[in-house]
Amino acid sequence: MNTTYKIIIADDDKLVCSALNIILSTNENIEILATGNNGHEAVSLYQKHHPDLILMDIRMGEFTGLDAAEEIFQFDKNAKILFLTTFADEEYIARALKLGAKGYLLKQNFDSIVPSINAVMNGQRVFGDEIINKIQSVYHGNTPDFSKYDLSEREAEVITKIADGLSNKEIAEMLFLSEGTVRNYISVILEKLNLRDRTQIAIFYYKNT
Amino acid sequence: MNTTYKIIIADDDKLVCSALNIILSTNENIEILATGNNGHEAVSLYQKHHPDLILMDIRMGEFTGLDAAEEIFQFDKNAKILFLTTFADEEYIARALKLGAKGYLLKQNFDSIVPSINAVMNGQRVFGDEIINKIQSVYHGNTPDFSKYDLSEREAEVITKIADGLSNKEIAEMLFLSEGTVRNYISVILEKLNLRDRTQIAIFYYKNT
DNA sequence: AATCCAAAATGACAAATGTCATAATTTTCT
DNA sequence: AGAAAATTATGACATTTGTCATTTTGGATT
Repeated sequence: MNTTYKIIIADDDKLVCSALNIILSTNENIEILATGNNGHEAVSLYQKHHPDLILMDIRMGEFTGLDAAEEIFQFDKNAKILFLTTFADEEYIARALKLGAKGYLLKQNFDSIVPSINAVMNGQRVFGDEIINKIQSVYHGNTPDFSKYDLSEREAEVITKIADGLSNKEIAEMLFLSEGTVRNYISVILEKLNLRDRTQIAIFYYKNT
Repeated sequence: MNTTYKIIIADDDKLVCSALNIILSTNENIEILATGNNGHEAVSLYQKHHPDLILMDIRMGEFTGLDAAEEIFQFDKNAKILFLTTFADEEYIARALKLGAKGYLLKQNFDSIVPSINAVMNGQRVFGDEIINKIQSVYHGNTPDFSKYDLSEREAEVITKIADGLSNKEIAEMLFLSEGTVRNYISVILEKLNLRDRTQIAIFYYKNT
């Protein structure tokens, strides 16, 4: 229950480093093993100490936190890496997620750092609102909004079926239409969406969904 | 620093309810105001108590946790809602994210619940690995992992082109192959992936990317 | 009932797609 | 070197897909 988490801090701003040091040290279940000021230091400190978690700035000169993360994951694919950043940069998020980062926090809110560390140490991943909102915009639900394309109910249905990978014959059977009618619908859909063939319809569907 | 978080629990499994009750009650900075066993109760309890956070099962009969969340957000758009679930269901995640849920936890790991609550109360959003992995695949899906399908380099390229909506002729031009060769590749791909036509290949691509 | 309208159907056609057998060429492995 | 595997190519063929002009049908409207 009362485990102490051993962590490393890496940030090129020494002020931030010491601030973090102070804040986190007051917490009895966190022990700071070391602090580094650039990506290379982060990697070597990680190798030396094998901390439970590393709290790392994304922007640190040439060799960024992401580069460091990549190296760290190479010898410890279960590393727990939490990124700190001053603003939510879309490219960074994508890469951080792909690398397997455990979270992405904004430095602004120092209060959230300790709880986030605890959550991560308990197997969760932690992200701020801004990040989730960005993800959300890409990861739409399954109710695509095709309203702007002025599609009829039927046409929308046909699009769905195409996106399910069905042939015209199958679509016809499912919707109780003749195959010819389905073909006609598809012609209209292609016209309206300015596409060329059913495959592009499917692609359109998945890109807008 | 030592604020008490007032929370409500909603789960149709009473066993889970009492288990959560016990676990969370041992934690001094969490106070459980009430527990409900279905979506409707969740909504009315929320209205009555205005908790700091509500911990809610997704699956609860007819009126699901998601439906409840929707209603709660209607009168408190800053509600902090944490979903509990026994498995990661893709549809649910999408909708939960869209609604503005603060997190999505698997019941399996009880240990992670308290830290997650704390993180959420400090402005973060919390998700388990499984969820992030799913989001990840949709978010900027760059490097699809088709390794398990034993596809050649060329075949993978052709798949990419199909997923870009190109015709066989166009693919042939881009890859400096004859159209017939492209057709052959597609035949092989269809065989290997156990699919029927190019549209299904595109769909496959987007679902696995 | 007469009219109108949208949804559904037909048929004829061209083009694209996928299958298959076969083969030449190159690369890789032993 | 020789065998095996991967790469590319052809052509013949059946099927599917998409286009288009023209009905048919079934409900609303008046």
